[in-house]
Amino acid sequence: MHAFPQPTQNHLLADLPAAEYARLLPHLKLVNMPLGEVLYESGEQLRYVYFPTTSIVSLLYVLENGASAEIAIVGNEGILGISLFMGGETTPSRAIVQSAGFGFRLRAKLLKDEFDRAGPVLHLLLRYTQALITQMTQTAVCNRHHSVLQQLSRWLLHSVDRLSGDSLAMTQELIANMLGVRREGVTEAAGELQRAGLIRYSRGHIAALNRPGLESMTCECYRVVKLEFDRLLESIAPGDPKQILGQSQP
Amino acid sequence: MHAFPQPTQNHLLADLPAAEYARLLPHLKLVNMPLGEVLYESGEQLRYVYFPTTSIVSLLYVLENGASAEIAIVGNEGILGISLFMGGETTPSRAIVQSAGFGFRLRAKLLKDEFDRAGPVLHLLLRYTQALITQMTQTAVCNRHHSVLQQLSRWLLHSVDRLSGDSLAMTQELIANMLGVRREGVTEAAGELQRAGLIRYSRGHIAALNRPGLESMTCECYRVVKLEFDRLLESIAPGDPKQILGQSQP
DNA sequence: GGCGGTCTGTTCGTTAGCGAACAAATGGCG
DNA sequence: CGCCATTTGTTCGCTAACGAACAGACCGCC
Repeated sequence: MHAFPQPTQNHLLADLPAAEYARLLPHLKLVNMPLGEVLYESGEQLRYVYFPTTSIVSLLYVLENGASAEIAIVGNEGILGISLFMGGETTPSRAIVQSAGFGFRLRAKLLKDEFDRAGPVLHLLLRYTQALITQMTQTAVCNRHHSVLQQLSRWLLHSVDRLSGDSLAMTQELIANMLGVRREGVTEAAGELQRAGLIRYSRGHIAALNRPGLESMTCECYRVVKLEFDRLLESIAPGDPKQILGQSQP
Repeated sequence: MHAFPQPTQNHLLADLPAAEYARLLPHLKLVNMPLGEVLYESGEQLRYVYFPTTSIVSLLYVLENGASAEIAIVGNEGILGISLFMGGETTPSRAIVQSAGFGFRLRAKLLKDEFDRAGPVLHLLLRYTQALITQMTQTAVCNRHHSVLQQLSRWLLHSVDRLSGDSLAMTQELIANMLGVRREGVTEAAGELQRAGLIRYSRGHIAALNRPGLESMTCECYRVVKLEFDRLLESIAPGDPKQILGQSQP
């Protein structure tokens, strides 16, 4: 079903100009990313950056009492380790593999050097970072104002957008950890979505059956984030056919 | 009580190397920032960036139904308009003056040019942006897990940190808008803080009487954000006595 | 000095989500 | 094939926050 993993399955890498891609390619190492693997721990120095291709990674803040809250989702549209080029070297959050798959990693120093050339790589990474910021802020908004059902729908859509298929392997317990809600709350919401025929799941496997239907259940937050990714990273919007919005206006 | 406003009251400007500061100084225009003024509207092209000195500005997301949620607070430690140099030109949020005061503004193009020199200004702005990201993500966490009382305490501390004094002019109604909660919830929480002797307020004026006490009421979120600002922007930590790490020590 | 509008305080019923406890189903593995 | 750990379903009381409605307090202004 899946072709052998290629770096260009990651949309940021695919969007690099040829020269930059050629420079980085020899140093990109294919890595397997099993479910639950922790790529970065809060406060830890980054040694590598990661470009997921068929995996999804969550940025998670873990509270002192052990509870957690997801801050953002990173998949084949993005990169893990932005604090490297932002200058902070680390962040107070954890990066944990949410859906097993492959990715490519690159030594931190190499990315930093490329960034410091202040060329197209810098601008691409900063545009991605701004899109990520929108995802984060919309998470804050959603946490404040929307129901578990809406948040679950949003989360599912964002997740499947960042994969090739329409299904992913996650227990309700894990989803609850991501959203920072109770497992029972997820069970209830997921049951409702299933009864409505929008999803199907069993023992750790969830499939989105009806995306438009899911979109109608979710809040504006999903749309805002999706539009912002599309706008900022046009050709590399996850799951979207390439639409060129370039220099010319209608 | 207040000296005539100086650009160096803004900690980012104060932290610029002499050459860069000298280049920008002639173009910095002192502006009055009255309560409620909207600096940027969601989706709007930025014409200026702003460096607050004695004002505080909130980044607010306004929902389709009119409700709102604060995403971050920017004061004398920061800059408004990061999407300019991040490359997106705009964001889906609104910037609104939360506490009246002064600031300096700069034409967007000039900042962009300075940023594109890829020198110290770029690195300083990116470090600030990372600190801002932490503020945003911690807002998401706090919205998910903490009580109105804790959030109000956190909000007050962050606000007074970004001003010179210990008091600010805000009605409970406005604070409720910022936090995205009911006004009654703020009244109740504020009453509790006042009975505990930690704050004093009346008709739109709030004073923090006991910061350590407030810190003990709030959640880890306040501390995480403050530490991250200190770490990333050492000498320009808001509210801290200025410590010169540069040319000369006391 | 009193009037009116703004701001704060309080109440009451309602609701979403929590925490705990337990039951049922399912699938992998011996 | 059957057992058992994992996953999902359901229940019950509880609490924080909501929404609406209204009362009181305070300030500025005429």
